[in-house]
Amino acid sequence: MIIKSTNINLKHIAESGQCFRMNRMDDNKYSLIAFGKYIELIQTDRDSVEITCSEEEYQLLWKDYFDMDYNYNEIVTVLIQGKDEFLKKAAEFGRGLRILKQDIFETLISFIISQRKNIPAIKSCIEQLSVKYGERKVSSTCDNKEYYTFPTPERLAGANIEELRKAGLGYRDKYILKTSQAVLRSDIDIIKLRELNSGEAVRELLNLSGVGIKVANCVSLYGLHHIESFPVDVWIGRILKDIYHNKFDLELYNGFAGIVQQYMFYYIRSQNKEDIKP
DNA sequence: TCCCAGGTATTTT
DNA sequence: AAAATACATGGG
Repeated sequence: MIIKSTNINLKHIAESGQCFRMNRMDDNKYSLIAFGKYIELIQTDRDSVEITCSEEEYQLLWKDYFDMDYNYNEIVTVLIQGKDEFLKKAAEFGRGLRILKQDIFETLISFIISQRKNIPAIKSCIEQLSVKYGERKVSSTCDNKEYYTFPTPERLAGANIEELRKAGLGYRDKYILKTSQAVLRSDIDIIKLRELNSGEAVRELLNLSGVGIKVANCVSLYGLHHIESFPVDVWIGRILKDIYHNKFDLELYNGFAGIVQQYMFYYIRSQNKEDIKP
Protein backbone atom coordinates (compact mmCIF):
# COMPACT_ATOMS: atom_id res chain seq x y z
CA MET A 1 0.00 0.00 0.00
CA ILE A 2 1.52 3.33 -1.12
CA ILE A 3 0.70 6.65 0.49
CA LYS A 4 1.33 9.85 -1.41
CA SER A 5 1.62 13.00 0.63
CA THR A 6 3.71 16.14 0.42
CA ASN A 7 4.03 16.09 4.19
CA ILE A 8 5.02 12.75 5.65
CA ASN A 9 8.51 11.85 6.81
CA LEU A 10 9.01 8.61 8.69
CA LYS A 11 12.34 9.59 10.21
CA HIS A 12 10.93 12.79 11.65
CA ILE A 13 7.87 11.04 13.03
CA ALA A 14 9.82 8.14 14.52
CA GLU A 15 12.53 10.32 16.08
CA SER A 16 10.28 13.04 17.43
CA GLY A 17 9.69 11.45 20.83
CA GLN A 18 5.93 11.08 20.51
CA CYS A 19 5.87 7.30 20.01
CA PHE A 20 8.07 4.58 21.40
CA ARG A 21 7.36 1.52 19.27
CA MET A 22 8.37 2.85 15.86
CA ASN A 23 11.95 1.79 15.21
CA ARG A 24 14.41 2.26 12.40
CA MET A 25 15.36 -0.99 10.65
CA ASP A 26 17.67 0.59 8.13
CA ASP A 27 17.78 3.82 6.15
CA ASN A 28 14.25 4.80 5.18
CA LYS A 29 12.72 1.67 6.69
CA TYR A 30 10.83 1.50 9.98
CA SER A 31 8.88 -1.07 11.95
CA LEU A 32 5.83 -0.13 13.97
CA ILE A 33 3.67 -1.93 16.52
CA ALA A 34 0.35 -0.27 17.31
CA PHE A 35 -3.26 -1.29 17.88
CA GLY A 36 -2.24 -4.93 18.08
CA LYS A 37 -0.64 -4.92 14.65
CA TYR A 38 2.87 -4.95 13.23
CA ILE A 39 3.73 -3.12 10.04
CA GLU A 40 6.82 -1.99 8.22
CA LEU A 41 7.08 1.35 6.46
CA ILE A 42 9.48 2.53 3.79
CA GLN A 43 10.11 6.11 2.76
CA THR A 44 10.37 5.48 -0.97
CA ASP A 45 10.87 9.15 -1.79
CA ARG A 46 10.21 12.56 -0.33
CA ASP A 47 6.49 12.42 -1.02
CA SER A 48 5.65 8.77 -0.65
CA VAL A 49 5.64 6.01 1.89
CA GLU A 50 5.02 2.33 1.38
CA ILE A 51 3.22 0.40 4.13
CA THR A 52 3.07 -3.37 4.41
CA CYS A 53 -0.68 -3.56 4.72
CA SER A 54 -3.75 -3.93 2.58
CA GLU A 55 -5.66 -0.98 1.20
CA GLU A 56 -8.52 -1.99 3.46
CA GLU A 57 -6.39 -1.97 6.62
CA TYR A 58 -4.94 1.37 5.64
CA GLN A 59 -8.36 2.93 5.23
CA LEU A 60 -9.60 1.34 8.43
CA LEU A 61 -6.67 2.03 10.72
CA TRP A 62 -3.42 3.59 9.50
CA LYS A 63 -4.91 6.49 7.61
CA ASP A 64 -6.37 7.70 10.86
CA TYR A 65 -3.31 6.74 12.90
CA PHE A 66 -1.09 8.90 10.73
CA ASP A 67 -3.67 11.69 10.73
CA MET A 68 -3.69 11.71 6.94
CA ASP A 69 -6.79 13.87 6.61
CA TYR A 70 -5.11 16.83 8.28
CA ASN A 71 -3.29 19.43 6.23
CA TYR A 72 0.12 19.88 7.82
CA ASN A 73 1.35 21.92 4.86
CA GLU A 74 -0.87 24.73 6.00
CA ILE A 75 0.85 24.93 9.39
CA VAL A 76 4.34 24.50 7.95
CA THR A 77 3.63 27.33 5.52
CA VAL A 78 2.36 29.60 8.29
CA LEU A 79 5.51 28.96 10.33
CA ILE A 80 7.97 29.22 7.44
CA GLN A 81 6.43 32.47 6.21
CA GLY A 82 6.02 33.84 9.74
CA LYS A 83 8.22 36.24 11.66
CA ASP A 84 9.44 33.78 14.26
CA GLU A 85 12.96 32.83 13.18
CA PHE A 86 13.24 29.87 15.51
CA LEU A 87 9.93 28.37 14.40
CA LYS A 88 10.83 29.06 10.79
CA LYS A 89 13.94 26.92 11.14
CA ALA A 90 12.11 24.32 13.21
CA ALA A 91 9.36 23.93 10.61
CA GLU A 92 11.79 23.76 7.71
CA PHE A 93 13.79 21.14 9.54
CA GLY A 94 10.81 19.09 10.71
CA ARG A 95 8.69 19.21 7.58
CA GLY A 96 6.98 15.86 7.35
CA LEU A 97 6.29 15.54 11.06
CA ARG A 98 2.78 14.50 11.98
CA ILE A 99 1.02 13.99 15.30
CA LEU A 100 0.05 10.34 15.50
CA LYS A 101 -3.32 9.29 16.89
CA GLN A 102 -2.12 6.70 19.35
CA ASP A 103 -4.01 4.36 21.64
CA ILE A 104 -5.07 6.22 24.77
CA PHE A 105 -4.09 3.57 27.33
CA GLU A 106 -0.73 2.88 25.72
CA THR A 107 -0.03 6.60 25.58
CA LEU A 108 -1.00 7.04 29.22
CA ILE A 109 1.25 4.26 30.49
CA SER A 110 4.09 5.17 28.12
CA PHE A 111 4.25 8.76 29.29
CA ILE A 112 4.02 7.79 32.95
CA ILE A 113 7.12 5.70 32.27
CA SER A 114 8.75 8.57 30.37
CA GLN A 115 9.38 10.75 33.43
CA ARG A 116 13.08 11.06 34.28
CA LYS A 117 14.10 8.61 31.55
CA ASN A 118 15.76 9.10 28.19
CA ILE A 119 13.97 7.89 25.10
CA PRO A 120 16.00 4.68 24.57
CA ALA A 121 15.29 3.72 28.19
CA ILE A 122 11.57 4.45 27.76
CA LYS A 123 11.48 2.25 24.67
CA SER A 124 13.26 -0.52 26.52
CA CYS A 125 10.74 -0.44 29.40
CA ILE A 126 7.77 -0.51 27.04
CA GLU A 127 9.22 -3.39 25.08
CA GLN A 128 9.84 -5.36 28.29
CA LEU A 129 6.31 -4.65 29.52
CA SER A 130 4.91 -5.82 26.19
CA VAL A 131 6.93 -9.04 26.20
CA LYS A 132 5.93 -9.73 29.81
CA TYR A 133 2.26 -8.75 29.71
CA GLY A 134 1.30 -8.25 26.07
CA GLU A 135 0.08 -10.81 23.58
CA ARG A 136 2.57 -12.65 21.39
CA LYS A 137 1.69 -12.46 17.74
CA VAL A 138 3.20 -13.35 14.41
CA SER A 139 2.89 -11.06 11.43
CA SER A 140 1.57 -12.88 8.39
CA THR A 141 2.50 -10.05 6.06
CA CYS A 142 6.04 -9.39 7.32
CA ASP A 143 7.95 -12.65 7.07
CA ASN A 144 6.30 -14.19 10.14
CA LYS A 145 7.86 -11.54 12.31
CA GLU A 146 7.22 -12.19 16.01
CA TYR A 147 6.01 -9.26 18.11
CA TYR A 148 4.22 -8.42 21.33
CA THR A 149 1.22 -6.14 21.60
CA PHE A 150 1.03 -3.48 24.29
CA PRO A 151 -0.58 -4.87 27.47
CA THR A 152 -4.26 -4.32 28.21
CA PRO A 153 -5.42 -2.54 31.40
CA GLU A 154 -6.54 -5.95 32.70
CA ARG A 155 -3.10 -7.47 32.38
CA LEU A 156 -1.26 -4.57 34.00
CA ALA A 157 -3.86 -4.10 36.74
CA GLY A 158 -3.43 -7.75 37.68
CA ALA A 159 0.35 -7.69 37.64
CA ASN A 160 2.53 -8.44 40.63
CA ILE A 161 4.42 -5.32 41.64
CA GLU A 162 7.80 -7.02 42.00
CA GLU A 163 7.36 -8.60 38.59
CA LEU A 164 6.35 -5.23 37.15
CA ARG A 165 9.48 -3.59 38.46
CA LYS A 166 11.63 -6.14 36.65
CA ALA A 167 10.64 -4.36 33.44
CA GLY A 168 12.95 -1.55 34.55
CA LEU A 169 10.21 0.75 35.79
CA GLY A 170 12.00 1.81 38.94
CA TYR A 171 9.82 3.81 41.33
CA ARG A 172 7.15 4.14 38.61
CA ASP A 173 5.95 0.58 39.24
CA LYS A 174 3.28 1.71 41.70
CA TYR A 175 2.11 4.47 39.36
CA ILE A 176 1.60 1.96 36.55
CA LEU A 177 -0.23 -0.48 38.81
CA LYS A 178 -2.50 2.13 40.43
CA THR A 179 -3.33 3.86 37.16
CA SER A 180 -4.06 0.57 35.38
CA GLN A 181 -6.36 -0.43 38.23
CA ALA A 182 -8.09 2.95 38.12
CA VAL A 183 -8.68 2.49 34.39
CA LEU A 184 -9.92 -1.07 34.85
CA ARG A 185 -12.29 -0.05 37.66
CA SER A 186 -13.46 2.86 35.51
CA ASP A 187 -12.51 5.38 38.17
CA ILE A 188 -11.62 7.23 35.02
CA ASP A 189 -13.28 6.46 31.70
CA ILE A 190 -10.45 7.00 29.27
CA ILE A 191 -12.76 6.48 26.30
CA LYS A 192 -15.05 9.27 27.39
CA LEU A 193 -12.09 11.63 27.70
CA ARG A 194 -12.49 12.03 23.96
CA GLU A 195 -15.74 13.86 24.48
CA LEU A 196 -14.08 16.47 26.69
CA ASN A 197 -12.07 19.45 25.58
CA SER A 198 -8.34 19.44 26.24
CA GLY A 199 -8.55 21.40 29.48
CA GLU A 200 -11.20 19.14 30.95
CA ALA A 201 -9.37 16.00 29.82
CA VAL A 202 -6.13 17.20 31.41
CA ARG A 203 -7.94 17.93 34.66
CA GLU A 204 -9.35 14.38 34.73
CA LEU A 205 -5.98 12.82 33.92
CA LEU A 206 -4.31 14.70 36.77
CA ASN A 207 -6.24 12.53 39.23
CA LEU A 208 -4.25 9.49 38.16
CA SER A 209 -1.19 8.29 40.03
CA GLY A 210 2.04 9.32 38.35
CA VAL A 211 0.30 11.80 36.07
CA GLY A 212 1.29 15.44 36.46
CA ILE A 213 0.74 18.40 34.19
CA LYS A 214 3.34 17.41 31.59
CA VAL A 215 2.27 13.78 31.23
CA ALA A 216 -1.39 14.81 31.17
CA ASN A 217 -0.70 17.16 28.28
CA CYS A 218 1.21 14.46 26.40
CA VAL A 219 -1.71 12.06 26.81
CA SER A 220 -4.10 14.77 25.67
CA LEU A 221 -1.97 15.54 22.61
CA TYR A 222 -0.81 12.09 21.53
CA GLY A 223 -3.59 9.89 22.91
CA LEU A 224 -6.65 12.11 22.49
CA HIS A 225 -5.32 14.13 19.57
CA HIS A 226 -6.08 17.42 21.23
CA ILE A 227 -3.63 19.29 19.04
CA GLU A 228 -3.98 22.44 21.12
CA SER A 229 -2.35 20.74 24.12
CA PHE A 230 1.16 22.02 24.71
CA PRO A 231 3.33 19.73 26.89
CA VAL A 232 6.23 21.53 28.54
CA ASP A 233 9.14 19.23 29.35
CA VAL A 234 12.76 20.18 30.13
CA TRP A 235 13.54 20.81 26.45
CA ILE A 236 10.51 22.96 25.71
CA GLY A 237 11.09 24.68 29.05
CA ARG A 238 14.62 25.61 27.99
CA ILE A 239 13.33 26.97 24.68
CA LEU A 240 10.67 29.09 26.38
CA LYS A 241 13.28 30.44 28.77
CA ASP A 242 16.43 30.79 26.65
CA ILE A 243 14.99 31.66 23.26
CA TYR A 244 11.74 33.41 24.13
CA HIS A 245 12.74 34.77 27.57
CA ASN A 246 9.49 33.42 28.98
CA LYS A 247 7.45 35.55 26.60
CA PHE A 248 6.34 32.95 24.07
CA ASP A 249 2.80 33.80 22.98
CA LEU A 250 0.75 30.60 22.78
CA GLU A 251 -2.22 32.58 21.53
CA LEU A 252 -0.49 33.03 18.19
CA TYR A 253 -0.94 29.32 17.58
CA ASN A 254 -4.35 28.89 19.11
CA GLY A 255 -5.87 25.55 18.28
CA PHE A 256 -2.68 23.84 17.08
CA ALA A 257 0.01 24.75 19.61
CA GLY A 258 0.72 21.06 20.20
CA ILE A 259 1.92 20.66 16.64
CA VAL A 260 4.12 23.74 16.99
CA GLN A 261 5.49 22.17 20.17
CA GLN A 262 6.41 19.05 18.22
CA TYR A 263 8.48 21.01 15.67
CA MET A 264 10.20 22.82 18.53
CA PHE A 265 10.99 19.65 20.43
CA TYR A 266 12.29 17.78 17.42
CA TYR A 267 14.39 20.69 16.20
CA ILE A 268 16.05 21.57 19.51
CA ARG A 269 16.97 17.97 20.13
CA SER A 270 18.43 17.62 16.67
CA GLN A 271 20.93 20.30 17.63
CA ASN A 272 22.39 17.92 20.19
CA LYS A 273 22.12 14.63 18.40
CA GLU A 274 24.46 13.71 15.56
CA ASP A 275 22.29 10.87 14.33
CA ILE A 276 19.27 13.08 13.78
CA LYS A 277 21.00 15.84 11.88
CA PRO A 278 19.93 16.19 8.27
C1' DT B 1 32.65 6.24 36.79
C1' DC B 2 29.69 9.99 36.64
C1' DC B 3 25.76 12.61 34.98
C1' DC B 4 21.28 13.03 33.51
C1' DA B 5 16.93 11.70 31.37
C1' DG B 6 9.95 14.23 27.37
C1' DG B 7 8.49 14.80 36.11
C1' DT B 8 5.69 13.70 40.04
C1' DA B 9 4.64 13.15 44.90
C1' DT B 10 5.87 14.33 49.27
C1' DT B 11 7.97 17.05 52.63
C1' DT B 12 9.69 21.26 54.19
C1' DT B 13 9.91 26.31 54.46
C1' DA C 1 1.42 28.78 48.62
C1' DA C 2 5.89 28.21 47.07
C1' DA C 3 10.15 25.85 47.18
C1' DA C 4 13.16 22.01 48.16
C1' DT C 5 13.83 17.00 47.97
C1' DA C 6 13.36 11.92 47.14
C1' DC C 7 12.80 8.84 43.75
C1' DA C 8 14.97 3.73 40.60
C1' DT C 9 17.10 2.64 36.59
C1' DG C 10 19.89 2.59 32.57
C1' DG C 11 21.90 5.06 28.42
C1' DG C 12 25.79 7.76 26.90
